[in-house]
Amino acid sequence: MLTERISDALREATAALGVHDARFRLDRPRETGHGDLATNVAMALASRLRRPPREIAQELKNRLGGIDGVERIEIAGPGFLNFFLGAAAVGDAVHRVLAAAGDFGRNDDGQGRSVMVEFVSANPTGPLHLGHGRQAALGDAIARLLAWSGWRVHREFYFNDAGGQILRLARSVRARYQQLLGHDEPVPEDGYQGEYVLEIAAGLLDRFGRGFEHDLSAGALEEMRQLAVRILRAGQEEDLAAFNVHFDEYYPETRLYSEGRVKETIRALDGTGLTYRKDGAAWLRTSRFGDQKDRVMVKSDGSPTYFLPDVAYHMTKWERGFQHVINVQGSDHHSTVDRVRAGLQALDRPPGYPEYVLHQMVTVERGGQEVRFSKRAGSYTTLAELVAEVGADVARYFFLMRRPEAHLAFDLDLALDQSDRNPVYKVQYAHARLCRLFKLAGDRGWDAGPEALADADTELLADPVEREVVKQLAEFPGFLRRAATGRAPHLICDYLEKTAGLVNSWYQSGHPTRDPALSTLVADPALRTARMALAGAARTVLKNGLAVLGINAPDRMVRDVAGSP
RNA sequence: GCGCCCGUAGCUCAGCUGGAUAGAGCAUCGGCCUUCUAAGCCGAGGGUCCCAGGUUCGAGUCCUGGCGGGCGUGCCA
Repeated sequence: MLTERISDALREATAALGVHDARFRLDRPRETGHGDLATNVAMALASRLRRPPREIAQELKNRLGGIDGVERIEIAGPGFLNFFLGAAAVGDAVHRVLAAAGDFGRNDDGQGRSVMVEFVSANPTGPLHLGHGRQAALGDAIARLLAWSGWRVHREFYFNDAGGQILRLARSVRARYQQLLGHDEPVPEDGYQGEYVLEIAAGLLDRFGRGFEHDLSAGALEEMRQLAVRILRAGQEEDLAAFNVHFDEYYPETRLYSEGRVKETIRALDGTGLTYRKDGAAWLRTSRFGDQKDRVMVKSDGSPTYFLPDVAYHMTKWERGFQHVINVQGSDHHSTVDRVRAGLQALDRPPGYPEYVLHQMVTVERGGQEVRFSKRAGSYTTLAELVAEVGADVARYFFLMRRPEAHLAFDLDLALDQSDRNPVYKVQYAHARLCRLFKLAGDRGWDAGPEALADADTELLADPVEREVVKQLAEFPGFLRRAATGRAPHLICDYLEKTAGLVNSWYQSGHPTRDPALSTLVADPALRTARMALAGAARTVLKNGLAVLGINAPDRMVRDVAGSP
């Protein structure tokens, strides 16, 4: 590839100046007047060589000589070397995209290694809320990015199916159940008030009839717990399926106990000599590993804190062969990061294990005001309600378009807008529009199949707008790699929006009222085929980019005409 | 108090290992449907990159100290 040839030539030239480990950038400048590629290498070397950057640039330029595909090199500004490429070299990128097709953008950074992405991990105490939605979109997109980068990805969902919260849920169900039988038993103060608790109680009545009337036994409560967990898990599963998110494995906390892993972990931690007793509780010296203070493992009442199963759980991840683990969590859990890592370090796992992606919370705004439109959950907006309102594609894109660590204000007005203001539709429509070109070409009997496009003379793509589109397409693999290594799907959103904008601009430039000579489907077969090749490459990139985000790329857009005359 | 995150255009936000005149969308204003093409395009205005120092050829980006906001700081999860 041309960028690599230029990089190599630059390395060779800097070596001749005595610098063998030069670090520099070679990328597309913002201004087209600054060429197709630019490097800062002369400035980067200036202090080491104790010479003015422009002088170094001149010498490098002299040493570079001819590079196939480079038309000319200019020295500009403080000492940039700007490369201007020939049309053939630019056009080559179109063929690279077409040849790779559905795989364009992939890399092999992962080299087939395994990585686990744990996300959502909602407890079965109610329907999924918007924070879970952001996490579902984020975790799934990160998983997809890693899969595109050569990793073997395992998606895992952990849930706490025992513990205090579940007990409160079971008691709430019991109260609702007794209420359905006409008894006056109030939902506990610390119980769950949402409407869905009533639905579970109704399910209980359905299944067991009056079997638990006045039954306050532990056995009855356990029955209720199990049923509640099953129903709520199934409900969450429905919500996730509607959101197009699927997991490879579900790990219940109770399994850590039933398989003796919690006890095993206590034993292992005791064996390190880093535990001690104080105030009737068992503590671990997590402060030895950077935690702010030591943590309780086993409470004075003999029960473990959540810290212990957390450590046990992460040990299973390691033992199951995952030396690379990414946990996606809300930033309200950030205090667990240091302590879990400390617990794992005590057991000789490496310091940064596991990796965390923490995201800020989500609010929904309509007309600039925060809204909560939940009917079922009472206190919060559910993911299912949002997806029903705006659709899975829009919801996903909106959850992904901000950096995880930034607060997300979900603009419902914009999400519901089916016009050009909505970035999701803008990208999808650009894709659909290109598909339309292929259909029209087919209708006219023009060959725009893969073989015809492979023979296209892309050197004919000489218009500045066309060149811009081509160069933008060529940047997709770089964006994908950056998004994957940075766990930053929002970069793909930015990229897609920019790409769709350029594609639309190109497409529109041939509008009959502007310059029909720039139309894609011109009479000249060679030019037409070259432009169809560009259309095909752009369609591929938009489709692949949306796929990485888990968003559909429709061949045609169906306009929802509700409200139109 | 301490820890983590955030502070960039009227609004929502991008900005790669520090690079050229800080970008996008929305909003505002002006223009373009005789069509392969308007869920679109062309153009205009809009900035104390929170503040103050520092590092250097060069800082929105790195360092120090403030200010403002969010989250956490539990033998809750």
